[in-house]
Amino acid sequence: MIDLRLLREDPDRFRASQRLRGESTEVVDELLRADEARRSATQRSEAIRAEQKSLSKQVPKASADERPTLLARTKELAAEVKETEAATKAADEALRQAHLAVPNLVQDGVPPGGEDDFVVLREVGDVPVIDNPKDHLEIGEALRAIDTERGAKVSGSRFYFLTGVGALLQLGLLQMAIAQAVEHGFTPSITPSLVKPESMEGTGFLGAHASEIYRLEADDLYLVGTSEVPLAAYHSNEIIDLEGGPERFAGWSSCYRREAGSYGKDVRGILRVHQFDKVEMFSFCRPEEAADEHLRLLAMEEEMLAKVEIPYRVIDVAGGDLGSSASRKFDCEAWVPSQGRYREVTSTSNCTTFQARRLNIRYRDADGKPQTAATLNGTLATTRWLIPILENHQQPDGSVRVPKALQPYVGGRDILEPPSNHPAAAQRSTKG
RNA sequence: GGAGGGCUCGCCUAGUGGCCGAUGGCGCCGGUCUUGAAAACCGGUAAGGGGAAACUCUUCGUGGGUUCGAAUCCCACGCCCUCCGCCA
Repeated sequence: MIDLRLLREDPDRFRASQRLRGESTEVVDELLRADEARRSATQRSEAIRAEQKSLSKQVPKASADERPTLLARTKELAAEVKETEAATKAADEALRQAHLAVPNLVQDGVPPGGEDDFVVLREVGDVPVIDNPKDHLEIGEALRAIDTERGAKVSGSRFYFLTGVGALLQLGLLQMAIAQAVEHGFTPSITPSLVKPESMEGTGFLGAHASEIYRLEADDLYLVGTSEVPLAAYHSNEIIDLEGGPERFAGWSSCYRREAGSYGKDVRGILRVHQFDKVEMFSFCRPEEAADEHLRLLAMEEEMLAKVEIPYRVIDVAGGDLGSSASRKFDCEAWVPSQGRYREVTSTSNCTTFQARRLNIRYRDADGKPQTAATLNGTLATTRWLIPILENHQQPDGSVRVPKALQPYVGGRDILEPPSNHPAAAQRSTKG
């Protein structure tokens, strides 16, 4: 939700922001009208309510002959109060709807345009020269690390098993992400994967992307698509202490996405799946600290990418491709040799006060006054990272080199190789 | 799944129809005292909306209802806790 005061002061800024997103300015004008309508409805009902209250107070003090006229008048007022309060309530609801329809104010400097109009901020690392690169699924199957066939058998398409070194690699990667987060003062967190409707709604995921979300009807709970949801809702309806600077979390969770409407897109392997694991950063800070915090989250992501030794580029996402909560978004895209292009592996958004206003997350400013906090999020590592790791570090013999920083997290291995014997055979032999 | 208890201001708590936007404690802020701090004492301290301001309205889990008037009475719902059952 945007700041209504700011809207009243400077509506043109919001219209300009809408144009930069390539969206209609009508929602802004609609909100202005709804705001005006609600204020006049409020004033009317307040005046009548004030009169009712003051007359009501006189009732017990009134003499026996004054009382009947007084009661007649207060009765009349009671009916009027009912009427005007209903009008106010309707105006409130209309305002709320109009308010929800306006996306966050885009930050200055965001490139205009749509999905393809991002600006590349930098390219880091050298793209490896690999003859006939195998793709991650071919490598993963040879290593007995990724099994999409059985994933489909057991759960359906876009599900997979990670087994053996595949499982170790993911656990090691996420473990390394947590270790880095802790080193930088983030609070490691394991978050609920199921949340109540208000948590999902408060974080803004029930709007345009509602169809992306799994819902458990019997319990009226939602499966989260990212731990951003429980982390953001963690402080909902609280006044938090930001005296000592931003409050930072690194949440580890499984993430669930229906991927409705993406059929036929990126079906192969584990690029686009219904369930994956992720370590997500989340910060609460003062609005004036948000832009710096955003760069800090980006730096965290780049530090991780450097550790896994993957070439990548950083893009400044264009206005038309920002989510409704984001004022600015930076993505890191990793080089994927089999596709000969960069693919998104991280995304960090500065939501300024937009998300916190909806979730009612505040802090006290220097004067002790409650103010709406800012929230930011960013990816530290996900299952998808296995793709560029496997592909960029593939060796001609089918093995995969493990980047040095990651080695301690995968049992000291410097190379991933297929198991020497079949797991089932190994099991038989150990059972004797 | 069954039974019971609870939900009031940052936290804890008092309050069973008008004197209640609401008691007290803790915490926090300011002051007195002190070289400084602590203690003690005094004062202040919920949030949100509207208004240029005076001021005013809303909020005692949520939504309805009764009443001139509801934290307080009635109905429904939500959430939390405890116990029993079941169980990874």
